Amino acid sequence: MRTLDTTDLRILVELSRTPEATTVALAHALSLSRNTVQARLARLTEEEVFLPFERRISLEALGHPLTAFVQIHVHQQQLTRITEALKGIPEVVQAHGLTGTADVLARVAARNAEDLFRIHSRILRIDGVDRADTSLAMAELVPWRAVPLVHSLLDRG
Amino acid sequence: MRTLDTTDLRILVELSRTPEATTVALAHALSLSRNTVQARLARLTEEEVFLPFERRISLEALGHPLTAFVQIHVHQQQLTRITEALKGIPEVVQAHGLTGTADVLARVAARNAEDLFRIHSRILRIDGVDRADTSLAMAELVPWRAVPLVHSLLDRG
DNA sequence: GAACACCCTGAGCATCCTGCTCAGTGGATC
DNA sequence: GATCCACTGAGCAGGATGCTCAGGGTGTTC
Repeated sequence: MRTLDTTDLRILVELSRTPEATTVALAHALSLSRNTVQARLARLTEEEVFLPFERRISLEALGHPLTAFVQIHVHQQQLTRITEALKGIPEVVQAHGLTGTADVLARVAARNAEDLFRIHSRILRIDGVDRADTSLAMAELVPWRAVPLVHSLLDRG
Repeated sequence: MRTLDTTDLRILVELSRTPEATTVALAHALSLSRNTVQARLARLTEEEVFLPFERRISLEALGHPLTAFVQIHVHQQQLTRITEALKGIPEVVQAHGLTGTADVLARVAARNAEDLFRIHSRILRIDGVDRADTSLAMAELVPWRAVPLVHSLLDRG
């Protein structure tokens, strides 16, 4: 995978500032020609630097304001099947396989406390799941961000 | 906050399928008039149903392919200051205040193992942090998704 | 029933953006 | 010098955008 250069990073920052910006606006903001920006955007898209649009959908707007993290202990031999079962639960928004004490960390979106309990139970009932510990997110202390990382890259080189 | 109706949800699904779709294309795909789609998109934007573009930047493309979850135990009275300190670390991509055993769950993006160790140490050095347990994400078993949730809402009503 | 609010539709129009091509320039590499 | 690569400026046809307007459906309220 190619390492993004300064121009790429500046495009990402500018896009984060004004996501709806047109190619012309971007070119103007970065003092580049429209041609260049167009080529860069095409390449960034080609290289899948942009994640799916899905990530921009607000779960809160979907009526699921609660976020919870479920630490799941499983029989590791059955991980593949368990993963499929997790995918069958629409409220499971993301799941990672982890090192350490827990095997799987699932991120869950729920309507309310009862809803969360229902989802928790559903995860527990998956065959091969030993235990599941749910932690409710009370606050998003640091909202998702990537721009600071981009800036730290810009500062270095 | 308004509850999204069927048309809104269908727009979200279609946008997830083809994020680069123009208003005209969307209108055609959903058998709606361009006027309607334009009004809906404006309203969805106004209501902040769309999260910041930042969420679509691939951390892997930024040269940080490693994801880790750091469970942080803190002196709760100093949570505000600790939050600010976390914000000062660009590799901390997101952080939540949790119920349960740990106080804070931070999501970290790292270049490699040594980089992760460095970030872990930096978190540990924050004043008021008791301990920090890092779990490395070995696999994204369920990649981030919202569409299944949207579909479950569409199926209900 | 009448008035009202709300949403969708189709049309129109000026302006702007897009995707594409081409020729020219400058830097870096060998 | 020759080659490669990226950026630039220009041009052009086609299409999209933002906006407005009039009209029609539907549901609500009094």
